[in-house]
Amino acid sequence: MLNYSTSEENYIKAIFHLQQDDTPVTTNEVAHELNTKAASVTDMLKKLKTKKLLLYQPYQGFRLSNEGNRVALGIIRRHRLWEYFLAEKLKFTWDEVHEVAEELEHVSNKKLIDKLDEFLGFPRTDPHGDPIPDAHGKIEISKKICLTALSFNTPAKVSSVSDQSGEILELLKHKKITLGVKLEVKKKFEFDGSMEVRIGNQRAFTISQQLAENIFVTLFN
Amino acid sequence: MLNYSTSEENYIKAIFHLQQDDTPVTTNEVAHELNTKAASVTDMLKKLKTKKLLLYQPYQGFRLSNEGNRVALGIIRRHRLWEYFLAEKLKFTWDEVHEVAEELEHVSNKKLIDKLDEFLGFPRTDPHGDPIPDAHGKIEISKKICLTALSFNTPAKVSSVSDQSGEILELLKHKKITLGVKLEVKKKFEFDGSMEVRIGNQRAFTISQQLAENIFVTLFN
DNA sequence: TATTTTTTTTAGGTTTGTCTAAATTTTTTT
DNA sequence: AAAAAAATTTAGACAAACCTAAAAAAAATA
Repeated sequence: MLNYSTSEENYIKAIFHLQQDDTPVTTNEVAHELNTKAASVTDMLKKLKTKKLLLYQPYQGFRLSNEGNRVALGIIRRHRLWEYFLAEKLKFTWDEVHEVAEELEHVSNKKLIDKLDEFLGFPRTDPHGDPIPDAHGKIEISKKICLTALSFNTPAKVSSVSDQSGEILELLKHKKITLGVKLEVKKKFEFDGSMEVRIGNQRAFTISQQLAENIFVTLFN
Repeated sequence: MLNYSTSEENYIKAIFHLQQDDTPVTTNEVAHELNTKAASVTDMLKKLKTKKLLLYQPYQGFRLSNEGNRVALGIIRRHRLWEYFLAEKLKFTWDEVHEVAEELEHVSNKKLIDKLDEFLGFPRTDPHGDPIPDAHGKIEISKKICLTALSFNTPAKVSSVSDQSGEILELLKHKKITLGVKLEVKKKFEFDGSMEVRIGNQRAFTISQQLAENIFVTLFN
């Protein structure tokens, strides 16, 4: 169980997230994600390759090795457990937890994380609805789709919300859209991309395209 | 409220601790404390001086400026709050908390620490009995003296224990010496430095010089 | 297919924090 | 007080992680 620098961990995590949609990861994508330059990314790619965390040939794209994925899941586990702790125990709001967890996630003492997990009651998802890997790196993969891609009249459960900006929280609160809520899309308007959605059996209401793009749902089986 | 690197923070903290006994701090002491070389210490001293955290003239010793002390107390606050959290909430043992807190202390988000403080119920001391500075950097200074320096038949309260090694815990547990316990010294033996101490009104028992050197007490007023 | 554009990599430089070895200053000993 | 010893600082290097500018490769376009 080797230790990796904060910088290495940030690259591993970014590559992990970018490769989720199965399209090959590019140098520029990583640079953009980490607010750094392409040349810096190339340097790190070489380093991660020599550490056998990355499968990489110059100019030919790259992806994490099995070991790289294992390391990434460890980082994500730490991140999401801290997010849960911050929201649940310290009463941080939904939108504040990510930034603080970005720092805490790099403290990589295994016993700390396993005891934290236990203290929190082995939570399954973080405050954004994303699943938390267990101590062995196992993670529940639920096929999340964006609300904009949900078919009409198909009930689905709100499973996560991207929290790029803090303001989204206020709006979701107002619309009473929370994690786990069952909803379906009734209508879409080409003109502005807005849509009418209905929560449970309540009256349908309108949400903007911008909002819909930030809400993710999972289908019921 | 500037931010300092992990390395800078470690130097500030080490200097703070070394200057407590009012003897001037030396380059070699810091090097030894941080397991580094004297030349590296000199480099950092210059840097801390330009940042106005340190009063320093080459070859003439040094000490933290007011601002340096303020920063040090912030680091110590974080360290001790995390120690309390680890012991109290995550059920780490006394001797395990220091090492983990060494890592957590460098996460310097003020809101995180103040909310953690609140969550923990504003504890006054860490698991070793050392006082925790409050959000304004105020710290209760209790004149701790080593058990070896305590006069005969003078009741005093066990206020802290240095935890260099983990094994001390087992022995303290066996002898039922815990923080806050009231004890007095009845006899000392020149031959091996051992002493007889009595807890409350129980029967006196013997402790070795090594153990006594690691136990600190405060006098009652 | 040849040319242009975009992406990626290389080359060389910077900063932070470390090191060793040598030089300097201070302290101790004779 | 001079010599020896110890402590401290300087000089010069190195690794990690970043950068800019230029070169090379791949992709897009004419």
